[in-house]
Amino acid sequence: MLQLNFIRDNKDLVIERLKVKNFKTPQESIEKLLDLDNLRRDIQKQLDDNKQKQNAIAKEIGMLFKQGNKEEAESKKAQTSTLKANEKELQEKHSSLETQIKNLLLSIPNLPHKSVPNGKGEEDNEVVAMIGTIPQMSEDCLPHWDLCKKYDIVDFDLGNKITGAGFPVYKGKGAKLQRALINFFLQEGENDGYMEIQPPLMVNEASAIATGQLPDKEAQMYVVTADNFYMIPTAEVPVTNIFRDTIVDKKDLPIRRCAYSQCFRREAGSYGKDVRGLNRLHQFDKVEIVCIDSPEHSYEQLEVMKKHVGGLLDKLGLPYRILRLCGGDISFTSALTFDFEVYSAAQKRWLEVSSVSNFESYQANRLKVRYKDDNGKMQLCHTLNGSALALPRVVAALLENNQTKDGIKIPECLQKFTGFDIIN
RNA sequence: GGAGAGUUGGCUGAGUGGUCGAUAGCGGCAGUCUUGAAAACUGUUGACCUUCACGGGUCCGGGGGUUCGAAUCCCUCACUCUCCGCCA
Repeated sequence: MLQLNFIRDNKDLVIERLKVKNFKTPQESIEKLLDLDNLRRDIQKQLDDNKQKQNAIAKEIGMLFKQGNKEEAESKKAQTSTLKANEKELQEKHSSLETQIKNLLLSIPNLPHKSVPNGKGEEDNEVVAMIGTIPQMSEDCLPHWDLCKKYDIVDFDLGNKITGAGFPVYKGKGAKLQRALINFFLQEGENDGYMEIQPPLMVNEASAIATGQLPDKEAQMYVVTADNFYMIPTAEVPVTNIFRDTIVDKKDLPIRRCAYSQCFRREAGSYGKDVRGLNRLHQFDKVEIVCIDSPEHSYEQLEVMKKHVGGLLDKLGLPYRILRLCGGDISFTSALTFDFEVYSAAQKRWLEVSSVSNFESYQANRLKVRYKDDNGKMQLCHTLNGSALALPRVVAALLENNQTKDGIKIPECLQKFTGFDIIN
């Protein structure tokens, strides 16, 4: 969430930026927030004064008891009764205000970076780069779901039987291809300085709140009700939460982590051809990269991460484009996001395989990840993350783009992990 | 799942109702000494809210309660450890 101090000092700027994000009620929300905060501080002052008086009396009573002056001590006790009654009332007001302020703050999204274009939805995203050449396919080329069936490498019907839609079963070379991609991505991550993490696949409520999945996206997560755990929608959640409530040493920055995990998403409200085949799943595999750094370096790190993601796609030989997301399409918690989309030649469409974001201090404020700056002052870190990469759509594009009459060619960078160079 | 014991500042570890935000040691930082370093000695060393500042307030796993006063007593939840049971 945003920092209250910052909002207080930059009211007009905040309202202006929220408009770019298409936030419905910037003016009202911010003004209400500041009003509540003023009230809260006023009450806090009263509460502190009250407490101070009580503390003073308690101390006196303690002294009197020590001196053996019991009578006077007893008589002093009466003095606190009105103070206590008063305190209770103030306390209630104060905590009610605090909850209101917190809820309001949680409902306000991150401010978009100044480079974020205006826009309503994905049609307004800005294409900043287009890399590779779009393959010319023959008329009889197959979409990946047909290829999966033809070579018996991903079985959607079997997944339906065992669990339900969106839980495919990978078989034989299909399973091996998955394993190869995971290993390739993790190896590339390590090569670029990301320490590998194997995180829990379920997290508690505190973790889900800290990275912003709660309360915003509760309906998108699978909930394990018996123990009040949440299946992770991305490794970002457990990996970023490693640093929750920590003060990191400035000389350890930047912190880089990568993790392979399976990801679980309910995708409530998704229908139609978007969900065909591997395009949208309830369970999928992904390697995630996470970076934590100081505010002055976070945008350099964003570039470093973009380069890493682009490098993966280069090596896989997939044509891709990079989008700068517009205010209307950027996620709730992000300040600046670049999406990577690969071209899937048989479907003739772009598929998102990575999203690289700088959250600035928005997540860090909830997480309380801080460092001491050169003046010894506590500062919030900036957090960043990106997919590197999400598997299913990469597989979809690889299958479609690399199909030949002899079979599906495996990119060279994967062959040492697959042990084969063609699926036939 | 059953029984018991714990959870204190960066770490170790005292404190079991009254100047306790908390003894002490380690670690960290600064200084003295030294050509420099180490050692030794001296000092310093938590976070958060509020205030221009002085100051005030909160925090001893989380939440609630008892009391004039709680790290200390009670309730509750979470976690850790030991033993038993079950089990990959």
